[in-house]
Amino acid sequence: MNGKMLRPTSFDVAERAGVSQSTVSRALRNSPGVNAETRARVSAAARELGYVVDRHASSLRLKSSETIALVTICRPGEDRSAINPFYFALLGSIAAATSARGFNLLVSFQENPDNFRADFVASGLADAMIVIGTTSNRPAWDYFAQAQASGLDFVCWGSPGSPFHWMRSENDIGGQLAAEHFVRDGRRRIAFVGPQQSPQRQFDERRDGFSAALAAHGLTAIVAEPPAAADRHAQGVAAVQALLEAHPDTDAIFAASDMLALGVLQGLKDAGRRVPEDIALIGFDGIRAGTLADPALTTLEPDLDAAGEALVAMALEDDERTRSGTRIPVHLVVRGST
Amino acid sequence: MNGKMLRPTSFDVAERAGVSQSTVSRALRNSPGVNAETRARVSAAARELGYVVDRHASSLRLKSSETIALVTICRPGEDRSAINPFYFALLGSIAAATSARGFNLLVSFQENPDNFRADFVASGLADAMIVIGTTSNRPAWDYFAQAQASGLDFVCWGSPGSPFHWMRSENDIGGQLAAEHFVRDGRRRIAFVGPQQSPQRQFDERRDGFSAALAAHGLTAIVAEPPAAADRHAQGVAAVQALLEAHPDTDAIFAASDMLALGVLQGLKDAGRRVPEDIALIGFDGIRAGTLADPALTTLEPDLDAAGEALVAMALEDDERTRSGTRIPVHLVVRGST
DNA sequence: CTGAAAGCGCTTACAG
DNA sequence: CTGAAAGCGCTTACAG
Repeated sequence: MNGKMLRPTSFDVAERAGVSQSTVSRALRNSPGVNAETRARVSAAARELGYVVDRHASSLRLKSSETIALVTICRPGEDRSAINPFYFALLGSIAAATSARGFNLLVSFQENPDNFRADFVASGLADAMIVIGTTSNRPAWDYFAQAQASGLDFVCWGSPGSPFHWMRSENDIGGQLAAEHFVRDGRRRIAFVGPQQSPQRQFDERRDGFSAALAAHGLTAIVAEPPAAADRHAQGVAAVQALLEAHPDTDAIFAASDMLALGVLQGLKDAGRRVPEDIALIGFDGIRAGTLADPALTTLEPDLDAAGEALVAMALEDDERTRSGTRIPVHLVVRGST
Repeated sequence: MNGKMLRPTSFDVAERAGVSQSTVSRALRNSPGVNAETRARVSAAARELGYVVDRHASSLRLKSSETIALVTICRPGEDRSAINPFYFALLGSIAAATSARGFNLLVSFQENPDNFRADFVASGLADAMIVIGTTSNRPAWDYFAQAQASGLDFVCWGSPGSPFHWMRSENDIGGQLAAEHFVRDGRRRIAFVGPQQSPQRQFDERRDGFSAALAAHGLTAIVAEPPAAADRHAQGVAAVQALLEAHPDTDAIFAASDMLALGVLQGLKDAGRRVPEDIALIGFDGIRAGTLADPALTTLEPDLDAAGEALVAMALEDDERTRSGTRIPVHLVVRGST
């Protein structure tokens, strides 16, 4: 256990297999033009010695690390367990897509200027970078905007700013699905709760798709901007109070995200409104906590597997032209809140 | 943008600064014995060229990658967004501890034999490995047990098996705190809901601390084993039915984890029992979803920051003797469910 | 099909 | 305080 044996190198394997080191390398990489019998002998020797290729030496030679760097922007001072679970789920799906390609995933949570870092590709640690997380951390996104301006490239989820390569949900369709669901259900006093000034264009798209679909039915969405608060949940709670004061007869609410919707749900309970009897509620994101709520939250769920795969593919893709505009499909999951 | 410039090397910096390449390396690593003026000139040249040290070359030379590998074991076939949020929170705190040391974090979610992998340290990709996640995936833990037997070392959270270096919460104290809280509240028909045959020794410790504290008050815990189900939440729902059938006058439940407790909460609502009026409920883990439940869940919350830091420290520590037995403090967070 | 050799970009004894 | 040189462990032209 102690006195740990030195890690064997390809030379050790070569000696054991009775071939040259170059042949070991070729055999283990499945290069063409290696005698089958030789290859087998090399594999056996490698196995016996517990040999594993040194990834640093390999990456240095190949100039490729087969790893993706994933940066998650957090709210400053935010507790790790308070990170919007949607981003954890997205992280999970990115990890799946990464590992399906045999790539590694390097993750980094960033919140303060002291730990801002965008040099994963520049240092060779990763072949490409993906950035996700809250749009509310302006300094972080400014930092990444500047990194991009100086040549560091990456793709991101949502729309934290203008110059980035992005990927988003089909937000307009999601909004439309929510609107049509409400209308079919006979709701008439329908509100949208979501940030209006956020750099997160996705919220606007959801609202616009929602409003347009309502308009097609001769209805106008009440747009309620949540007040500033510690996080989306708290914003949702606060938004309801203001909304019900101004529009006490509201009978349906579409919230721009699930965390917001869960706050809205809490606020509605606090106000003594029954969901869905008095007010129906739809969120957006499909986070797990929505299924645990009471009533469980009806929501628009993006296809996260597709999102992870598309983000990784996009990040690895060199062709500039294919690096913008991708949309991830969403579908309505009807649960108890409508 | 296209025609991407070759990455500059330390030789480029050397030329620009008018010094040798070795001096560049020394200056940038803050090695002692470099003239301050020279160091400044090198730094300036590096900045101007956008030079970043190649981590593969550096790691190859240094034989250290300054990165930690974190493996999260998942339930086979489990959706990424269904991973117990406790492990995501733990991942976040490990990331924080890692980055505080200037280390990188490589993450890997593993569930099936096709993607089992434990060679992160052997390949030089990481200096140490941490393994967390569900204990219910037996083949995965068998795989890691075997990896350890053949010399790959790592530390893990909980107690997925015998031969591992582990770190756990102060489970017995947690159980005791739960018991005392119930007793102080006047509860008398008190149950523990948790797996009895799980390799996760933490559940047993929670139960035993709980039972012992109740016994000190002349009370005996009703122990209810949840039936098999898709996940902990579903197990919790199912456990309540059986429990209330056998013990309809139960007035308090301590669940071995928050996900279980949230399922129990759902089951209690389904059964028409009010929480906390009829039955008080305490969970364990302090996951975010507990704060979103209605009523919010009283729980035992481990100090996750401490857990992340301790896991990283333990993983990096070479001394065998300091690699077992560490305990993470927990405290009772009282919310609406009690 | 296989081997000898160069070189990826660093770090650090070894000289001066 | 600084430079020339060796070497970390690979991959792959280049010869044979």
